Amino acid sequence: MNTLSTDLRAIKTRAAIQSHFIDLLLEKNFNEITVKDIARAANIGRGTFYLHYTDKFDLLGKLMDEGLKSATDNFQPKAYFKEGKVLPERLVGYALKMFDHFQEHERFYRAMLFNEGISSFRYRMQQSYLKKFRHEIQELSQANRMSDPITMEILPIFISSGMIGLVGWWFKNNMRISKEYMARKVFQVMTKGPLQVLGFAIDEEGEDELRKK
Amino acid sequence: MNTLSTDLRAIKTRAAIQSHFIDLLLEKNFNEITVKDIARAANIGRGTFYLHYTDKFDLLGKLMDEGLKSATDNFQPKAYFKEGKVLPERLVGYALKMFDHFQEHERFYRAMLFNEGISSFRYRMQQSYLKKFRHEIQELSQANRMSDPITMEILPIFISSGMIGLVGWWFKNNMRISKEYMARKVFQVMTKGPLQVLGFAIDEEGEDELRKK
DNA sequence: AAAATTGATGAACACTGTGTTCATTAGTTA
DNA sequence: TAACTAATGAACACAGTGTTCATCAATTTT
Repeated sequence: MNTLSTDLRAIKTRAAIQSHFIDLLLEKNFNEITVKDIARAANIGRGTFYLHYTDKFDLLGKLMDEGLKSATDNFQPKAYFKEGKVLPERLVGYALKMFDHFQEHERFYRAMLFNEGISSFRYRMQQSYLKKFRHEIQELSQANRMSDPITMEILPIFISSGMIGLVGWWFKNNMRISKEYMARKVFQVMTKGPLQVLGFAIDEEGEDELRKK
Repeated sequence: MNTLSTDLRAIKTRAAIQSHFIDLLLEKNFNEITVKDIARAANIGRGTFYLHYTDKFDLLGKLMDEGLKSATDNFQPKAYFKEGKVLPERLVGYALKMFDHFQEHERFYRAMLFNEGISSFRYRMQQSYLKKFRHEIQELSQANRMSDPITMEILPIFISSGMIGLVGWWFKNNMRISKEYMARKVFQVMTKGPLQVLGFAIDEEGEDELRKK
């Protein structure tokens, strides 16, 4: 396993390995994929694989890292708030950009999100987004009256987890729903909460009683 | 692999395998756990393992199924709404019951949620909760004016994903936050949305403009 | 363009874990 | 007590792993 060789041959080999590995992930369980399979698919000798990666877990891990890095780099935090107020159009635009990204890297996300044998991608993806959102929210709320620290911890978790669930569903439905619709729903959930979006009203008396405790 | 033998010896063996397997999961990566390891930990012969499970994936899968079934069976849908209105105290109670369950089965959830090598537990857990929530919400909204079908699909996804993210965080923090606090936050997010809970206001002009499009 | 460097090849190797078989032992049920 | 059946442990063939090495071939460098 070499440390990033820039030799043309090495670059081509790594590209072939990665691309065919994703193909394999799309068609069968990661557990059932052998280094032999990968080498055969990429048209290289099995030994050559070990010149670049220590094992298939190493390959998978590096793919994940690259993919997640490219994702978070891509979403530059536009100012979607102003004087403590969320700007709906900006927030929708931000969500839209995320869906653009997912669509562009469809093969990667399908492989990573749906392969039965893949460990921890959803978790790593969530951690990656969580970090991003937490950072943004902290910056945004600096100028304003803030919520308690635990709330500041918890809410970004809800947002990042929810987004990943949503994207998974969107792919499962072959992206039939427009990105615009999805982005707008994300906005609604963020600002009103799932139950109100679903059309439920909240009993005010009950809420008052809760507050007393 | 037998079909549920009720022989005392068989029951004891299965219990030993399952319990020690969870121990192993708590201390090392699933990928690195061999059948030999499991057999040694459970004090049985390696061949005996194969009398009960076809391989370690089979064991893992069965553990997951049992655990997830016991979870959803546990949350009996109390009527946390009335005439289209959500009853806060009831909803908080429902969330509280979920946290009770997670605490009770801490070892199981820690093993399943945090083992690096475990594939798809989070996904299966989400699917399991999704099914449950979708069903409940559909029943609840039968009598009332409903949202469009896509919204009915999407929102439960947000809820189930968010809950799982939250529980993971709660465990990571060694359950330092009280279940009561967690349940109340869940209620707030459900009814107000993450951004309002965080203290952000929504710009109304921008919202109006969005609606026009 | 020639020389030096480095990647790729394929065969060979020891090793680890897998899943199965089978005769024997020992615990459980009727 | 007798009949049953789970557990044992050793043996087996097999598949995949990760490494080595001499040789060939592509690429940089001079």
